[in-house]
Amino acid sequence: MSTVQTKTEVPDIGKSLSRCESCAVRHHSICGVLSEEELIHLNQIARPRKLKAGDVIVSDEEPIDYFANVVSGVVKLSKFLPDGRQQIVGLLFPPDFLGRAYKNYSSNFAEAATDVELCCFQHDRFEGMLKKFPNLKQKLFETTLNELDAAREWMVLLGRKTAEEKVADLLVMIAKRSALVGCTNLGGFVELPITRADMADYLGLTIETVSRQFTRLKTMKLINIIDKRHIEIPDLDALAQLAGHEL
Amino acid sequence: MSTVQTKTEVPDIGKSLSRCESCAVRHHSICGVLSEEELIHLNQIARPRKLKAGDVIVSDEEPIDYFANVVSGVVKLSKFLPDGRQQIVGLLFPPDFLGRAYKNYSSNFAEAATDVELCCFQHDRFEGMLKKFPNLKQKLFETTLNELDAAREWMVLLGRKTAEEKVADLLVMIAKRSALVGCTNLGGFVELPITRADMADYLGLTIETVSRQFTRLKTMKLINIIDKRHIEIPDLDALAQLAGHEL
DNA sequence: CGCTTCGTTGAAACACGTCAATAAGCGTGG
DNA sequence: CCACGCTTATTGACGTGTTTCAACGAAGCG
Repeated sequence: MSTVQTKTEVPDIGKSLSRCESCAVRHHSICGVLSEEELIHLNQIARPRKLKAGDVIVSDEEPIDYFANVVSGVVKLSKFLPDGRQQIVGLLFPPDFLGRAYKNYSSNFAEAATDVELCCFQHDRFEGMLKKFPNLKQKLFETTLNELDAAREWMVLLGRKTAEEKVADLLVMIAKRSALVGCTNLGGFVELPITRADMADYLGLTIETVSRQFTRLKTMKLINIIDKRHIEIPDLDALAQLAGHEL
Repeated sequence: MSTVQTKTEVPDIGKSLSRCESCAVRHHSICGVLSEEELIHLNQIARPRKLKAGDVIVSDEEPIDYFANVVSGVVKLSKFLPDGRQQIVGLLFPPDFLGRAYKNYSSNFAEAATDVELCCFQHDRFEGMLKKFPNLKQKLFETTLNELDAAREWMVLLGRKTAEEKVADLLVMIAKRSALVGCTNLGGFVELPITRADMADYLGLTIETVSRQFTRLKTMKLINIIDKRHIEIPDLDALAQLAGHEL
């Protein structure tokens, strides 16, 4: 990403894959289904973008400029009530996809939870790609179905789980997602990419309750708190069971 | 639906549209995007099915036999925690679509909330249709995206709304969906297709709390309770505003 | 006419929220 | 370097919205 920052409109075709070849999520993102040939086309409309924690990506109820792959960092999708109450409805880790096809405005507020690297595709051009490459569209469809499953799983958490179960579940989720990215090995140290406030907004709790559950899990020896942004999970299965997962 | 109950494998092509032509949801379900010609093919794999309230349609974590359009009645999709706690993650009204493509087992428990009429499509054959008819697939994709939006909207309700707002929101939702089906006109009498227990499981509350909020909304003159299954909403906008909708 | 299901209502318990104080970390500027 | 302000997180005391437990009534059904 860092080597190619130019904004020349038509990159040299011969070198046009260089950006993707070095991409951290080349084989795991939606790009994974594309042949080298197809990837050249997508690469031509791809633009890297770096964001700092807190930067707004797309605002609520506003026209969508672009779709994007999350290359590094974490993006939060949230919704608001008129009086300001907030609910995070999705956390995007690499190599997740950001965007809502077939709609010209966004239904969520998207914000960088950490420093973030995106690989952006201009809206209309990307939808053109969807028309041209059926397997890309198919992949996006299946991705959407998985997101729907995940959202419904989260509904169970929000509606029926206790604060303790909620926090445990979130930590398990973060541990597993981090392990996928490769930052961490399972069962070891886990970096918490989001603040307590974000956790609260994701779990439908307050900051204070989240904090209390942290110390509670600590006294139960289910986690060790290294510092504000790092914990250790000695037994992931035990934590998962507490979170209400089967087995 | 009631006229054709035969199970002959290959219906007379010349008459094969008779079932769809009289279908209540022909133009509003996913079938709406199909030409008459395409519809003939789909019709050949369609089988009507009637269910009584409480009947199980597909069990959790079990192979999926079929997809279906909801023709009449209401279907509930729910999930369970190991100890039996339940969360309803979706209510399907006509002309909603039931099923999860590209996965051979169901992630939800589907049950008839009322007496239900379905129009069923055998699993493999329907996925074959998706391959053959791109516009059907496109329609299903967009349907899925809308479901995802709706699920995330519901996450806000589950995580951040009060019991009062939750019940108000549910009633507004039911009123609007019922109006679409045509059973009711907006602002008038509304039939409640589900029990208090189902409402509780949909809202992440207990039966008692739901009941208390009903009487609360009644004293606030926002609803009139006709009987257990019927209410009147004198001012839908007022109720919607209480539920936390903008404007 | 019992039996069961469904809904309402009350009293008490409790999980979580609210309010408030404190501490740690961090960048900025004198 | 320390002082200062700001943000983030923890902890305690207290308040409250929702759950729990229990009793009761109404409707449907064999």
